[in-house]
Amino acid sequence: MKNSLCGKKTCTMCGFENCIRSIPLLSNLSVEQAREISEGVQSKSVKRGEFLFRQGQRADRLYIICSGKVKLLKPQMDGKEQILYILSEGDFFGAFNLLKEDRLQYDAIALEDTQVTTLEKNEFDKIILLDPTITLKVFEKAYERIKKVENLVARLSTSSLDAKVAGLLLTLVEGFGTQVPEGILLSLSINREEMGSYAGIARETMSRKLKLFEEMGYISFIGTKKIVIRELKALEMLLEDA
Amino acid sequence: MKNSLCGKKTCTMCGFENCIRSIPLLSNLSVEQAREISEGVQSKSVKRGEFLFRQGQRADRLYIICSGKVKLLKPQMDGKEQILYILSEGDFFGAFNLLKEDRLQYDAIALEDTQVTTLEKNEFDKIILLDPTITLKVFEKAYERIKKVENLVARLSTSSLDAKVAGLLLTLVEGFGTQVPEGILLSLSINREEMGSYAGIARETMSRKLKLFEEMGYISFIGTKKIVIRELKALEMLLEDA
DNA sequence: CCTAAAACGTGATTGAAATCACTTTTTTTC
DNA sequence: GAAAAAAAGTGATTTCAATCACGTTTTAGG
Repeated sequence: MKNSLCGKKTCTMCGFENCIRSIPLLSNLSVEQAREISEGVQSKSVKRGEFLFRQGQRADRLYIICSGKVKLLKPQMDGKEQILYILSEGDFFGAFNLLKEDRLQYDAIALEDTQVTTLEKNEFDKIILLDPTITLKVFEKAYERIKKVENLVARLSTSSLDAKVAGLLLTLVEGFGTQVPEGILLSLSINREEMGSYAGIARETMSRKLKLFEEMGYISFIGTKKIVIRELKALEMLLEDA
Repeated sequence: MKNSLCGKKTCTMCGFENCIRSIPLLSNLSVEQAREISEGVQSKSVKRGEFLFRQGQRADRLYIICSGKVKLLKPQMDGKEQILYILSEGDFFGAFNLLKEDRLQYDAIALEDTQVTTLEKNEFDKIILLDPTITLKVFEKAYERIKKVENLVARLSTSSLDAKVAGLLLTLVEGFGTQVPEGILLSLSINREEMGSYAGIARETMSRKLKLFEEMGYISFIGTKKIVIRELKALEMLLEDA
């Protein structure tokens, strides 16, 4: 029941400066500056499973997640998908493509009912000039992305199935995890198929390996969508040694 | 027999401003500014196979390649390596870690005899303030990196062997390729093992698939280290459809 | 130029995860 | 709350690339 970053009460179209300034990326804008760009700002709701955009579309807006989660993925030739990133509240995407005037490189699909604020390219260009801290924030996000995707490469390229699944679980902590007395609770909004797709393995293999991890006492299940990581150290070990 | 970017004749230690200003990244510096940072500048030669740095080391310098090639890789648990990037003349690395005061995330090994100019962190911090175009160049490099590594993910995650090898060849064009009448000539300074490691497959599999591509007429060999891509379109097709 | 070492090619074999096929469970929706 | 649809679990089977093993070629170095 947490509040949306874009201030639900007054904001259906996100046209008020007190609204967009509550978004971390835009928090340094003055009231004037915020008003200046307010015309290019839109708020959009998407239901679980819906596309925000598709690969190949023109990159003409910046997307900022106010609530919910979004996966960015590349469709594969064989009809499967490779998830590249899972993004949460406060994350933004589309910016890098905007700056390079490129086409969008992936599909964006909501994992939950999601609220996004979008900003038109020309307004984005404006505020980047107005507020130098935004460039910095975009740069930091770029660095974060590089680390995430390099991490993904490590996961995909290891030959050890244990390491793939352990690595996935650890990756999911950031994004789905909360500390609980028993360890770390993952409240997932992705299914086994998607977990497999993020780790580069088949759904069935994911199921089986998770079950083994449970038998080892590393994790435990609450239903299927909640996983408690009980032995974080054990999982981290699986990443280091064969 | 091309000239080094850092101006061989006058430069053994790269301490002269006419030298470092010939490096694209630093080309916008004034003579004064260049002189200011000259103390933090060093030139270094590494032979093929030698390490420039190792994963886990403190990130305290920026590396700019003047001539030669460098691979950045992550050692895997099973003793193998996963190549993340192959960088050439004009590319720089270590900068992102510098800015985030991080540890270096990979090993850097010279693929050929390589000349690098390095810049100490504190001098780098100085010039980033002096010359705003440098920030921009670093940002562009970051974007380039993201694209490269996302591309790598696509290669690793496809189930099609054809697509992996075709994708690798296309990736190698940028970096090793030159246009010739018959198509694109790749003059490789990596061996089959490394090609495999970059594509996420075994050496033997790489050999066999390249041979098949030759039989198909897509490529032809001149010795083992030179490959002519004759049917670029055919390779591109392999990436798109199963 | 010769020798040793590294890189490469290639057939045979193996193995681990993908796939298939089906049941059970969970979730959605009407 | 029942029916339908989606997701998940699980055993059996297949498949395709990894591995093994070894001969050959190329490269490096004294």
